[in-house]
Amino acid sequence: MAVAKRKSGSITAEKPQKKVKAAKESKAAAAPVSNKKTIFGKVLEGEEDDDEDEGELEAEPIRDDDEDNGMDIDGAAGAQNVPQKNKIPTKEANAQKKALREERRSHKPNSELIVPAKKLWEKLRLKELPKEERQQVMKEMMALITGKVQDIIFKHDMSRIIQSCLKHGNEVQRNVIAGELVGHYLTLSKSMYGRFIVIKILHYCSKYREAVIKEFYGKVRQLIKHKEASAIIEDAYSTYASSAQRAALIQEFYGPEFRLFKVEDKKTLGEILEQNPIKKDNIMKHLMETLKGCMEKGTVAFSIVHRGLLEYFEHADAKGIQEMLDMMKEQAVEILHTKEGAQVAMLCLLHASPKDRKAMLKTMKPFVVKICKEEYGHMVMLRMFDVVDDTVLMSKAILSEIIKEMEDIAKDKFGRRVILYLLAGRSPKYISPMNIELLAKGDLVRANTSKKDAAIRSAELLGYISPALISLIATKPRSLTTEPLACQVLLETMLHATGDKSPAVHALLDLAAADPAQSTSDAPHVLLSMPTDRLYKTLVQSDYKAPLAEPSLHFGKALLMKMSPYIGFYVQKNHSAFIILALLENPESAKETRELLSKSSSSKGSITVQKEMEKMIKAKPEKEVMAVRLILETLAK
DNA sequence: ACCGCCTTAAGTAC
DNA sequence: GTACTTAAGGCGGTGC
Repeated sequence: MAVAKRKSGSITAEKPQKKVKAAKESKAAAAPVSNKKTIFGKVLEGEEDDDEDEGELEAEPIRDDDEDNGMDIDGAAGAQNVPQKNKIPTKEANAQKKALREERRSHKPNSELIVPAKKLWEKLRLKELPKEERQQVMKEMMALITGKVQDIIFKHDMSRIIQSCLKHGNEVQRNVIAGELVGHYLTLSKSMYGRFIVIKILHYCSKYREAVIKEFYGKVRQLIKHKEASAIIEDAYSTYASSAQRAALIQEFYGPEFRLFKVEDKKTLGEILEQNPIKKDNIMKHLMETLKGCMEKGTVAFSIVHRGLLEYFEHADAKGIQEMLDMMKEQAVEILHTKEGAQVAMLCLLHASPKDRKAMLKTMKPFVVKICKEEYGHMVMLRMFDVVDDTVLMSKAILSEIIKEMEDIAKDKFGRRVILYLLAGRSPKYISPMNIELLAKGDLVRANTSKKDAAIRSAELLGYISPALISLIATKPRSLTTEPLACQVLLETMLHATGDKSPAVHALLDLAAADPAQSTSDAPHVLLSMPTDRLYKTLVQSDYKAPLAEPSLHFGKALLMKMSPYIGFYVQKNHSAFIILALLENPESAKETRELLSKSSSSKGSITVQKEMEKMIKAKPEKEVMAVRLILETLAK
């Protein structure tokens, strides 16, 4: 499992950004799977699960050719996992083999340590071991291994014993082990079995974290390309390093002179370049080479590489950017799971030629829906909408995918922003100021790399997506109105979508026409529940004031007709008063609304709706009847 | 433009 | 390490 998690070449690979500390959530969770944060429904955390010794076992490739690793005391697990050799096992052969094994073992150094340690380990790794007993086992184990830790860690079986000690030992015992390994962390990280120990020490021994990371200094470029060690560098960088340590690690991408002499207070490449403008060419060259190596070694999914890439793009000249672009355009889809990676992908789209953009779109097509729903990935979609001139291509490659899952995306925290962007552009209502700025920064470059007028481009995209949005509202209005977030998409569609919106209007009016007395908490009436009555009010207002719907929906008059049978109910319950107010202000419905309010409020009583309101305004606290007061003031005019 | 809630990061105590 | 506290930032809600 752990080995598989690093598979590259797929967007579904786990996101390498700072690991979410999800441990707390997991504790009480009933479902055993739930202790791993997932994205796209896939496990993100991989081997971080400390509760599973088995995870470690499977994490390591089983070597069936090495007798040292014969799991003879490992019981069933080992026997199952080690494929039998082709030889037909006979009693004699087995006995012979066993003797040979014992013979060899007794010649090994530390054999007198290994055998009892394995016995103890059998106990230690049990999940349910009484606390006192576990402490006792640890004590005996520590007596065995203290002073010898660095001699035995490179052995497959012993490394697992040490891992267990780190997991089950107390703070002092853990630090003893970590302390003995000081000076060996570099070699350990490159070792097939030792690297798991480094991960455990980073995790459990906060006192030694700095020491471990410092041993990587000077070797980052080498380690990031190493089959075993790259994952550790990434883990150290993204999960355990402080921001200063992260800067120190990334500085090694800049060139040899930064390997040992860290720039302490200058943290970003920008600051370093400002200090040493002369070195820029050299630094950029080294950065480029390092990144190139990472890409060739398939470590693009690592967040440390994303930062390097972003810094490169931010400071490279046009030629340098092109060079990088050629190298990674098809891998952009791999990196957009992290904040920095998404920014890199955005920059790639921005600087790419139409042909390159087409290639990038093609790689992203299978993952469009997933990308839309990602915290950072969705911004890449927005950038794509900004810069790709060929809107027919966009429709075929991207929008068609969105349309297929429109409902799902419209309800999604991040996905809805993608749709809202097509409808409402860079509205600060839906996009944070920071992200608006990020997009705006690229517009200067876009002037050179994109030909089409921005307004025309967005109109074309909107034209393509509008029918699907309208039909979604027409066919599933309930599904959207029950989700507050989806209401935003609903509103912006009604305001900005192009084409015939009447099917959607009718669907919304039908919902409003229901008897409000039948409203239940399960299926609340649209005019009685919070986000939706606001939506209807805004739609009534869209007939006569900003934000205007174009062309007009003539919503007010139609809504009034649906509401009028229940007007007494709405007023008595002090509901939907703001809608009534809007109807009264709306020139298309003002007259009819006035008439309605002067009629009797219910079949039995002779009192008019207006009188009812006057009574209410005296009886209730001012805050609750603000809208009613405004209605009365408007009527008095 | 403002406010309150929530999540996350960082720091501290046990 | 876990639990707890605090600080900061983002985001949704806010109906004259």
